[in-house]
Amino acid sequence: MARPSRKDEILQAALACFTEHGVDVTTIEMIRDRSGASIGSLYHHFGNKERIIAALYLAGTAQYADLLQRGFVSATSAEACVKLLVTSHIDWVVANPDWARFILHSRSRVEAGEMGEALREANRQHFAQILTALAEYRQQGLFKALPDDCFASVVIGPAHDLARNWLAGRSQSELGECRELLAQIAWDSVKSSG
Amino acid sequence: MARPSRKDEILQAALACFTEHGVDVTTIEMIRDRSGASIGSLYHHFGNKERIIAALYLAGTAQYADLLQRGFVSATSAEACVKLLVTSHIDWVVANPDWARFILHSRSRVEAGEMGEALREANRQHFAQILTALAEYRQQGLFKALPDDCFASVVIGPAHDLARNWLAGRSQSELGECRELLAQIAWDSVKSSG
DNA sequence: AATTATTCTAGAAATATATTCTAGTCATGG
DNA sequence: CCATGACTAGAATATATTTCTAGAATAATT
Repeated sequence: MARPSRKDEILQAALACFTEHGVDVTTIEMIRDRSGASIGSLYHHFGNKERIIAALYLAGTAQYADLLQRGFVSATSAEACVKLLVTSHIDWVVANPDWARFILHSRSRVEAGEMGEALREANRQHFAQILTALAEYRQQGLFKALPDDCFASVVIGPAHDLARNWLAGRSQSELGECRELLAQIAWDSVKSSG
Repeated sequence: MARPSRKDEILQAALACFTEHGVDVTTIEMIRDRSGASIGSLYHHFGNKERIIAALYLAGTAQYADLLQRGFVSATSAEACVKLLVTSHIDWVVANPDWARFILHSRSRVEAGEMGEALREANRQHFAQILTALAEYRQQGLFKALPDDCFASVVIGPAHDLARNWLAGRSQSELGECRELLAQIAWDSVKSSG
């Protein structure tokens, strides 16, 4: 296993700082300390603080999108696809809680910054991929008639919300234990009633 | 109508700056300019930037909690209560988009800051109020058996998610037009199936 | 009304943070 | 062994936040 590059060390240190102190409170100096890099090195690799945040954000969402994409390969029914959307999300959050917390809390910041357009583009693609995977089943009338946006929010909204609460330590329930339950509810909410 | 206090002028100016430039980019100087206050005045009233943000945040959530509370008075069925949770949220967001955008994007910041405990306490109370309003119907077995956290997320999660997207300009659908639809789905998701 | 206390406003000064800049070191290919 | 480009270093600079001292306005007290 190759020793992690300085660039990765910086990203890891940044995530640790963000988790421990929050993104706002974390200073470049703290990331420098923790990573062992110098100011110069830090700015060489990333240019500014914003871009450290964006890099960490985009790497995380890319990994999640990948997980989902691989899942779709073996999901061969409308029900399986809808449930996959929920369970993949929960699985990724449970497996990467710090990273997930950071991402859930930094979307607006990245979106407002210079990498905002890159993020929106990645989102559009991700969204389109999902719609494509479901298009066939939709034509067969297996889903309720809902606007695209509503469909997406109904499926993933509860998992998002519970994940947020769980990550913030506000939740009594164990997120992982609600996996099947939320997946079932999502499916019931969007499946055609006929 | 009394002229707004300097404190309110500062809060309004802050919200305008946050909306226009984002919370991070907004500097004390910008708020000072826009409100017409001086540095000294600003720090006299709020102590630091963090507390301006927290004050704006808590005022917003308090107003929303109030709206909901008043709604509960005339909601006399399980269905009406559940739907009220969804519609109140959407109504408030549609009526106060800038404020809502700010709140949806600043929760983690406030939570991580010095007013974090105050926020968590307000949340706990809000949550408890809702559970109290629904307790009677639960005992009657009108709801599916779900952990409290899941119940809350299933009801409000989709509305949250769609509101986020709508506020970010990502949504094709008009949020207000999804009001009844989402309320109905929420009710269908948690009502006892028997 | 005069006096005192309190709240509020002001802006300069001090501190903290982010970013730029110049000068290197180190590895690699010719 | 030199040249090149990727990388590191930290001092210097630019920005932003916060503190501090002092004065103005308002309210309370005699």
